[in-house]
Amino acid sequence: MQTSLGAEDALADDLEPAALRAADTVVRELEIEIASGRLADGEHLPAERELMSRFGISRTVVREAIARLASQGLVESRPRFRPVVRRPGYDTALSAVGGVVAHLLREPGGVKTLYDVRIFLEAALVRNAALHARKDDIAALREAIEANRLAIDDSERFYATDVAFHAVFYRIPRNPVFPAVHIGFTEWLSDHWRRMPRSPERNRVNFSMHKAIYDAVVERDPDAAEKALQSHLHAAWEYVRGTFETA
Amino acid sequence: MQTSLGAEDALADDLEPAALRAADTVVRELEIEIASGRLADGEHLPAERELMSRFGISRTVVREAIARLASQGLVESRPRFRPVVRRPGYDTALSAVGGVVAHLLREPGGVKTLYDVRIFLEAALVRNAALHARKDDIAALREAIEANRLAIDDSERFYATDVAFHAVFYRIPRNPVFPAVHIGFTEWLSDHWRRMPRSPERNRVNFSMHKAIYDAVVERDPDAAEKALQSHLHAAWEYVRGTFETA
DNA sequence: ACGATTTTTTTGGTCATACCAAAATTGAAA
DNA sequence: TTTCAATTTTGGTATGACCAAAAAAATCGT
Repeated sequence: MQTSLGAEDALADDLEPAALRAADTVVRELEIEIASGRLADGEHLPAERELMSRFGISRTVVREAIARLASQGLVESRPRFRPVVRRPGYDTALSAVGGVVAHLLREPGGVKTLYDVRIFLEAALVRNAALHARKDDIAALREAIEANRLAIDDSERFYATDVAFHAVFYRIPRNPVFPAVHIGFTEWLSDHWRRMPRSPERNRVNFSMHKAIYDAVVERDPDAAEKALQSHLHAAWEYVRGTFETA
Repeated sequence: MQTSLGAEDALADDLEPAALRAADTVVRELEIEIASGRLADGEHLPAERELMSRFGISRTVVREAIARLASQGLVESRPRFRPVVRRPGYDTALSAVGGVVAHLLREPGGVKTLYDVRIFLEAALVRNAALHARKDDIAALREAIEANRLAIDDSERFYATDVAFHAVFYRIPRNPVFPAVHIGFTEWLSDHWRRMPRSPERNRVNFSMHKAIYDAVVERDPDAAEKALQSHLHAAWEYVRGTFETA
């Protein structure tokens, strides 16, 4: 039932069928300038008062436009500073969902849901590694696991090398999406990880599991690698669950 | 009142890295009300003028807060309408990245990068299906592929049933993240898909590949299923690439 | 001259007020 | 009860102003 509008068109410009805010124009324009590189990465956005004169709009609209660009990760806007232009990467895409994910994790079963996705993905990644890892990939794995071994007595450092070891698998497909996803996983789940009590004994267990995964990859055995990865992550989950789980 | 802060403000903030906008308070408050359900899903947000009196802030700040909630998917804000509260799901999380992804896809190799991720994930999904699909999962697959077969002569309907067939695999792990990801893939890549010329002959080829995947799953052969899926998606890629690719 | 310090200008953050047009609501008419 | 026009809300935008912090310019001490 479309309203029988009609008359009353003395006003000028409303040719678009869709409703649009004035800020849309500015956003699109600036998007283009950023994508084309006329506004280079790292450079900062023109002053609000300049933009309002350039586009012939009020500061209200300028600020809304900037806010939208910020929400899309195209500019980085710290409170009192000039917004900085940021050409988006797959990592910024992930950080854009950070807020929503934080909410989802608070819901019952949210953490487990996300963790299951991690297990699923990482299982596929280690399988992929066992099948397609190149010599330099294997070398990176060896370095990572060696660093992990050397950090067994330093739980803080062990955590870092642990993350780094897993990160190698995300890099092997050489697709920028995977490392970004890994960053997301570690950020979103870091709260749960950090609350887990750590100890050299525990580290030793985890290291041996890493070693098992590594060995399987070296031997080009995808099934063994996948199995090792799954039992590793499942065991870790049971450990944290038994440690401090409440709900 | 903005006013210069009195001396009694000593208890205030900024021992932390600090820098907070006035909108932050409102955002956090409303986030809580939405998460707790006091602002139910589907309901619409209080009027801006009411929020400004409730929080004692200007409309400027209220609008910015709402804009932020909208960018996080917690409210849905169409141009001239009252913002509608939306309890976030894994699908809203994905739609939040839509904007950034759109930019990334425009960059050279962007589509291929995302498509490779899809192949990788979906290969793992069909493998998972072959290993763990339950009877009802198999039934769902059979229905989906049958619908696909019946639509061979109707390219429009074939596309829909094609998507639906693939969607089944994303549901089998029974983890809400995967269906959301699938929606993301189909949305982001739909442009490329729609430009691909379709024909009953082409549909027949695709159907046979679907059938091959289905058969492998039924026979509980993960390797065959994965192989079939990969060759299916790779073939599809080559087809679109050979059809209209330029850069 | 030059780096450090103080002063000035710029700029983002917020507030207040006002107006318009479209949406939502109300109420009268059929 | 339904329909549709009149009225009230409400979101979108514009102005103009002020503050405090950042950035830039000017000044100073050695």
